[in-house]
Amino acid sequence: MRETGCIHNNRPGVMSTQPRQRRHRDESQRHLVDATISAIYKHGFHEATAQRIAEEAGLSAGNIHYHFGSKEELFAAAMRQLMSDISDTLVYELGKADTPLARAHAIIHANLSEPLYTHRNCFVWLQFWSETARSEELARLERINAQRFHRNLLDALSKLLDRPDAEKIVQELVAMVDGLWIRKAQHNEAVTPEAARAIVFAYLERRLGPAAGQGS
Amino acid sequence: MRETGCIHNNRPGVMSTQPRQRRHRDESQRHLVDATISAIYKHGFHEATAQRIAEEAGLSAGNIHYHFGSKEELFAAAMRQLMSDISDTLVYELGKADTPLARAHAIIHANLSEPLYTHRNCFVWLQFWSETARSEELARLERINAQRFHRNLLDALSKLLDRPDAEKIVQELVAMVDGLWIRKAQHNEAVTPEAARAIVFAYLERRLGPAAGQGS
Amino acid sequence: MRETGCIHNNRPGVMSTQPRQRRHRDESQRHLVDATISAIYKHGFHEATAQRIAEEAGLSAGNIHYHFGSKEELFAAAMRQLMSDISDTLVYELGKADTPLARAHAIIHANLSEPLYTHRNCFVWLQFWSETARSEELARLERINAQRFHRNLLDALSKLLDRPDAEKIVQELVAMVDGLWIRKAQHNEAVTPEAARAIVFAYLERRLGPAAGQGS
Amino acid sequence: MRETGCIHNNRPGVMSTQPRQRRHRDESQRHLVDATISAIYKHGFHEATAQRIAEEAGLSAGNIHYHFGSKEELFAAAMRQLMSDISDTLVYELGKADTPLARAHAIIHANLSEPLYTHRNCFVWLQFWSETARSEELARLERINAQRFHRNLLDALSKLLDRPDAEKIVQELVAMVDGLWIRKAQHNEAVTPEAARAIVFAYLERRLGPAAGQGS
DNA sequence: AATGAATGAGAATTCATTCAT
DNA sequence: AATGAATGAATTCTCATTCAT
Repeated sequence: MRETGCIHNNRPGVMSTQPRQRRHRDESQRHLVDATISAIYKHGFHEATAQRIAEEAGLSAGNIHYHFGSKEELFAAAMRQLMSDISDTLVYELGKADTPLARAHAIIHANLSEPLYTHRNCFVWLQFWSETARSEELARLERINAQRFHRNLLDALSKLLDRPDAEKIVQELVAMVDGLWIRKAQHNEAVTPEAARAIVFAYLERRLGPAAGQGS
Repeated sequence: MRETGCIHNNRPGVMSTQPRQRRHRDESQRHLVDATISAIYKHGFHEATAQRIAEEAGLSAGNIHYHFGSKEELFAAAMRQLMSDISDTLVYELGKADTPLARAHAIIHANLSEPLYTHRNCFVWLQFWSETARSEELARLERINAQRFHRNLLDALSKLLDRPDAEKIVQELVAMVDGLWIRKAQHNEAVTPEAARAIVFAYLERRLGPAAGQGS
Repeated sequence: MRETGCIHNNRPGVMSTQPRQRRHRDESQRHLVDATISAIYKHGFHEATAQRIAEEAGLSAGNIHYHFGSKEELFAAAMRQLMSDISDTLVYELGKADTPLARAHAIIHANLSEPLYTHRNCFVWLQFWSETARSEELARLERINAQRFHRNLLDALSKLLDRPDAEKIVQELVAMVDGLWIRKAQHNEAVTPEAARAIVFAYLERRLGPAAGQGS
Repeated sequence: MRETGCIHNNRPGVMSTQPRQRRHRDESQRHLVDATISAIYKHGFHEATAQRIAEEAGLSAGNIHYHFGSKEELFAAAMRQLMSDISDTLVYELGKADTPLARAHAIIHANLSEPLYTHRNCFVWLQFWSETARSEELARLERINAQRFHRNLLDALSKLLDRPDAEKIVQELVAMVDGLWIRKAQHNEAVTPEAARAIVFAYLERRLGPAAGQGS
């Protein structure tokens, strides 16, 4: 069926001497992915048409299919980009944390501070959330992301509490953070990153207080 | 332009003496609204086409415009329907509660029990959430619903705590409930109504514990 | 996926009192089928775009998908139409023939006289021939048509000759008729119906001569 | 406009002293022509896209325009290639024939034996047949080929019969051979080269028998 | 009140072609 | 000589909407 020119972006690890065209290709692909996120933010998922995305990227619509094979693939690439951003931020924040509690704090902090906890990011993520019903690939990515968040928190908290308690707290925290992302997506001005963090941290302290107190 | 057909459903208070056609009309409209929710649940918001909705309702596509003027209006009617369901359930649950704490419990219980806390309901609601960006009317309805939830909880809790504390707890609760709705929408089997309520009630007790304990 | 309005033309046998809309539908469908054949004749198979076909039919392009679900289905319907024309002509000609030889003559005559043996018909048929490679459905129809032609001729000739001889003659006749259709499709003026029939009849007489002579 | 690259393949008579690049060029062109035929055989005329042809040739799509100026020109080159194959085979077979009858046999034999009478060849040729409607150049080539076949046969047979008879027989033979090519293209397994030749030779003998007998 | 044939704007996608490298 | 990124026109198809019946 489809046999377009370039589809896979099999970029090698380091290639300083890569030819000019290769650089062009990677740049265009990155532009398209960024433009996709912008277009979703500006217009919502379904108004983010190929035309608009391409325009936003300063390219013509044909490139979407040249580089990604289909619009669907481009959306998946955009979601992966967001996940990669989340991951980078998380790794950075975790790098500064050296105790289990600090790690739990870091994870929550990363998810409720800029650059992740912005209207743009929460809004676009909500759009993807609602599209996981249609796209198995998007659903798969969402699951990966959710599991990573869950596992990271659990790793940290299970050093402070016994497993069932930790599990329970994690569920509460995840629910709160998800809820705060939705709220940000919907009513940006209603909740600042500081307020969001204050809510969750206050909760966490109260929640850990007695339990953690016993642990110390 | 032309303004044939019925568009506003100005149903009169008294229903018994309405003519035959009026009954037909109301019935078709209800069918269409129900069919809209079903179609969104089956196919997602954007795959819920006029054709499919009409088919689900056992009518033809033309009726949507005859009865609602536009697909957009029908979606708004469907969202109002969901809100009305929520309201009915809430009123019923609140009717059984006679203390502030019981009222807070009732509100949360209503939002995290059947018939509201079902996959269908949470899923459809998530779809609407993501569409508020496109439609000012849907956004308005969402705001009304959010405010009602917030106000109800605040009314109850402000009888138990001072205002700033109550405000804070309400925000935490709202975030948790929203997060649990999303989770239900996304991974139905991952959270039962009982588990969801357990999470929030445990949190609420712990949160109120010292404060409420002092109050009692 | 697809769930367009009307797709099957389940017209009942006789329905004199059919509603106006039903008549409209059938008429539009017939127009579209005719327009398809015209467009193929005018522009060739692949230049017969939905746009052009609809224009030829005096309708808008959306109707193709409303009535037939896809362009591919419309093409199949057009091929069935051609086959039905062939069948009608054949039945009519066979109705006048009462001996096996007359039946054989009738079959060939039908295939090499107007209205079947026209530039338009041969040309369009050649277009379909070359498309059977792409479309399993068109291939199926072509097979049905080829088999019908083969069987009819064989039925007639096997009354005059023993089976192997009849089989052989039929193959020769089929090859000649197909070849004459191609020639007509390609160089209309190079061969008149009369000339085509003369070629095949002369061949048939010479071929049957001795064998049939023995039979008489 | 611009007229870069090589478009005409004005290959000189002497080849031995051509520079390296010239050899590269000729090789690429031959690859492309072969790839075109392969692609048509694999996918049909209209699915034989520039992309696919280039891929089949182990080159990139740009080369088609560099070497041939347009896809249309490449198709014409491919058709010329097929005609050249036919011509080569015919010349070879005619070289072994020394009587008029032998020459007639040789012509038919060449057209109904490998390597010409293969599924691939007949199929691709049918594809070109159906495209002559669109392309004046392809039509011109087809005419040349048809006339050559006709003339060759007529030259041979007019030595055995008077002109009108010869003319008639040639038309019958051409029709049969064309018909047998179509049959091969459509239902490869339905007719072997031997069977095809048997049909036409049996016909020719019977046809020439009395006439040739009278003539001798 | 309801139907369903028809429309037309806009969606994704395909593909020959161009051209800088 | 060859590449492959980019283009833009054309194509099929979708769908809310209109409107005669």
